[in-house]
Amino acid sequence: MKASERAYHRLVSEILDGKLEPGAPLGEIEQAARLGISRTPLREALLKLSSDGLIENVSGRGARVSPLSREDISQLYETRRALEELAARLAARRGNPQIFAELAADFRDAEENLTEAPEAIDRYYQLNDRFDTAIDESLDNPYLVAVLRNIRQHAARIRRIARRDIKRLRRSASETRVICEAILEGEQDVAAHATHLHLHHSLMHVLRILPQTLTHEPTNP
Amino acid sequence: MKASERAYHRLVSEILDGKLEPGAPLGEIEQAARLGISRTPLREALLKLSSDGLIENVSGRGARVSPLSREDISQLYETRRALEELAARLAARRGNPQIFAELAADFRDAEENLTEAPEAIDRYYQLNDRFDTAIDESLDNPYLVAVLRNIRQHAARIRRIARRDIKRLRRSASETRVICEAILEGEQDVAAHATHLHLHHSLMHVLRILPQTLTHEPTNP
DNA sequence: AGACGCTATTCTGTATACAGAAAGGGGGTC
DNA sequence: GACCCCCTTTCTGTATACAGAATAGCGTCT
Repeated sequence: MKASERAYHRLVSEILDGKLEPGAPLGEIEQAARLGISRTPLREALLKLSSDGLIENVSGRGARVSPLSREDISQLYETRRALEELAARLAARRGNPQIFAELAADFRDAEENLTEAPEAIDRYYQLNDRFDTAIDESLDNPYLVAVLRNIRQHAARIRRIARRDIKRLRRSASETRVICEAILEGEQDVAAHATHLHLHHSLMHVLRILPQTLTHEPTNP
Repeated sequence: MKASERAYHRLVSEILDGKLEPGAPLGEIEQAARLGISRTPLREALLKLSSDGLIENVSGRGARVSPLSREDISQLYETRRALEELAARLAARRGNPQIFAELAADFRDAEENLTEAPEAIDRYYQLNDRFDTAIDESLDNPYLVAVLRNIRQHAARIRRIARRDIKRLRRSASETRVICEAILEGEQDVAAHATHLHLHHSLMHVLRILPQTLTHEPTNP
């Protein structure tokens, strides 16, 4: 794989799981040295991160990880809701029922048996990724998939906030199961409305527990 | 301005108005020489174009302008409809009525007086850009604005197909005026439905006249 | 003492040089 | 005559060197 791609993927994952916190500065020389590559491929990685909106270029002072305020989160969910509702609708129309039946069963299992063990929670996140992938493959629409992927990337920065709340994760599993069932039955409206509901609950939960966890309101030093 | 940005903007405009046709190959050395810059900033421009989806990287053979098939166009409009409907809804809720009143008047004028003169059509496109900008500024949602901008960029590659059809442009002006009026009245549902209608008609028109104009079904030579 | 300006340092942006990989052509073989 | 292999050539990907801009720190002037 290309060095620029390796750097990109590594930086993405470090941003998503918070190793690089919102507002953290990213000097080119410093990061190139840390990742063991030269500035040229690192700059390509930063440029892509900038296109994704994960970092921002501060005037002449390099880049930093994009801050993430309460308002950002609300706006992100607003956008995500519209896109995921359309996606659920299209999946109900075009998706493979069998795949969503399997997913529904797995979400049912998580709903009842999910534990607080970190590896169990990781498995649950992998299940969510499988669900997202199944949706994407049902869409048959590269433009929609591209914007969905971008928005979900931002959402992934948020979801680790809910990581410790096992009760919320179980309710989340239940809500997603309902979406799967609507899709496999071909019920477009039900799938869309269940998606709206799910994302609404998700947002409400995040906003409720946010004051204790979010330490990075938009910084203007 | 940076050389990489100049190259990016120049290539974007050349792709959007068809000077660089779908499928056209973009060699790094060749383009760098043509634009009078070195490969480094040109590569940055190409990377951004790739993120935008305007070009694709073919295996080891450089990049080429993304093809645009009938199916691509339908998928693009499907995505755009969802996003613009949400945008119209939010604009009706948050937008400045006076700005949309002015736009409505201008669209009314275009509806009645638009001529086939190229400069008149250019002015009409500028009016459309003003409308898009007014929507964006009403949204107060950078995530939505970012994805909207990207999708509209693709749509701009298509709209020049309708360029010669003055009757369609006048109907388009009429439909957009209705959207403006709904927004300035704060009617969210009306604004959303009018947007749906407008984009539906726009898509139908493009697909109707496409067989005569589109010469670049996805090329696999 | 505060503010302004100058200098030194650091970082970005660009060009260029080099290595490795992939594609195309030519020659040979079956 | 067609197919395959090797060689050449060209292009991509990476590193590095250099120039210009911006910032921070220090000194000086008011």
